Amino acid sequence: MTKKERTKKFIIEKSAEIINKKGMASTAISDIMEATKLAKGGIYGNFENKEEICQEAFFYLTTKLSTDLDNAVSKGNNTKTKFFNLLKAYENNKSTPGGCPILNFGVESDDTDPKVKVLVKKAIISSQKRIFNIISDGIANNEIKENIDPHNFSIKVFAMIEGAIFLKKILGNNDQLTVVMDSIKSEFENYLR
Amino acid sequence: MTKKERTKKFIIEKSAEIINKKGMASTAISDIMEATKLAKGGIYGNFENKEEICQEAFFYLTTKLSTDLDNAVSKGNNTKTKFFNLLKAYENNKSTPGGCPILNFGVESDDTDPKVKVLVKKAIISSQKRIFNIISDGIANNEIKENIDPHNFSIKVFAMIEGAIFLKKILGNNDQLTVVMDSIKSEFENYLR
DNA sequence: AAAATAAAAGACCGAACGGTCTATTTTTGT
DNA sequence: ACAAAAATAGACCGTTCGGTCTTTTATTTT
Repeated sequence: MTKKERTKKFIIEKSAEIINKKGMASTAISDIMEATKLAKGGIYGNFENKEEICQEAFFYLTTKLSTDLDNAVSKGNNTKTKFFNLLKAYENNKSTPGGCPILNFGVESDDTDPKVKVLVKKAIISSQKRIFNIISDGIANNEIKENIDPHNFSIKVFAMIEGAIFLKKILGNNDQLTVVMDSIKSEFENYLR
Repeated sequence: MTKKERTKKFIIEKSAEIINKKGMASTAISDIMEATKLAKGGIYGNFENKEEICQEAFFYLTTKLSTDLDNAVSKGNNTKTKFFNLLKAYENNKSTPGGCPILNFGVESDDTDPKVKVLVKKAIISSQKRIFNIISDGIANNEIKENIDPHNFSIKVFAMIEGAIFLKKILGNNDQLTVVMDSIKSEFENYLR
């Protein structure tokens, strides 16, 4: 890894958390300078503009989150533990301080930043596919009853998770998040064979 | 209503939609000047600062939305139609262009604006209470089975609705929103007596 | 209609913004 | 160790930001 690559990565790591918390518009280059202890030249020598930093920050956050979630899933040795591990990973969320980047960047980009919006869209589809795959594998393995619709289930569960993360964010505690997660678990168990 | 009151209301009506779409930080006073065709003096003669405009815009949006939802509920003459009317009203959402203000202001205010965050928190509680009341009235009326937990149900349904509104926002169509809403309806019907 | 009052216009302000560019420092290859 | 190259510092630029203040215009009261 060249010096440039290392510095770029360092800047993104520092920026990503700030942007995920404050938002793209409210994060100033001066914030990033402060966090990285770099001057303007150091930033703009590595990135074309703020837009590029925001996009790479989002990519970094979602990649990190995806890796975490995939790891959690892969630690399960059957459908139930895979699915429950996934929920647990969402609940803990240690990979992306400031909350779910899909939600944060999604809400902000919606009417202001078409490029980021496309990235968010892809991240949503990919997140839903992760749930979908667990369920359809479970059906194939005869661990899950066939009366479940994996497509609809993955949409529904993803909506619940995002909603619950939002509630945790604003209400400042895990109470309602736990209620939602328990409810997902409970419904899932109805489909266990 | 005095001139001042009328102008204030006019400014808020125009601002609210812009802020709900673009966000508080990204909405400039110049945007509001353009939308209202007023000069700076006209804006700052009616509001102390931009912060006040944002707060009143949020209040205006949530009040409008609440009124719409309450009206929809009150048009139902039993628990099922009340609840389904509420879902339908969320689905249509003609009162707040730019999406759900709770979600939009909530995500933005979380790490940047404690005052607005408090307003969002109250709006969430109030929205959940609306669902809670329909269900507990339904139990009292013997329309709903007692094995439902109205508290947990209202949390879960609210999370699903917010998640679904977010999906509609980003994906640009109603497909997944419909999936989620249908799923809520289907679960509700299990509790019907 | 005139006088008093209220409201809006718009020039103006300092601060902060994103971004550029040259001088300087640091790193790299020999 | 030294020369070449790469990377960073930070002064600087034009623009836009939120907000103020005096002048002008509307409105209301008498």
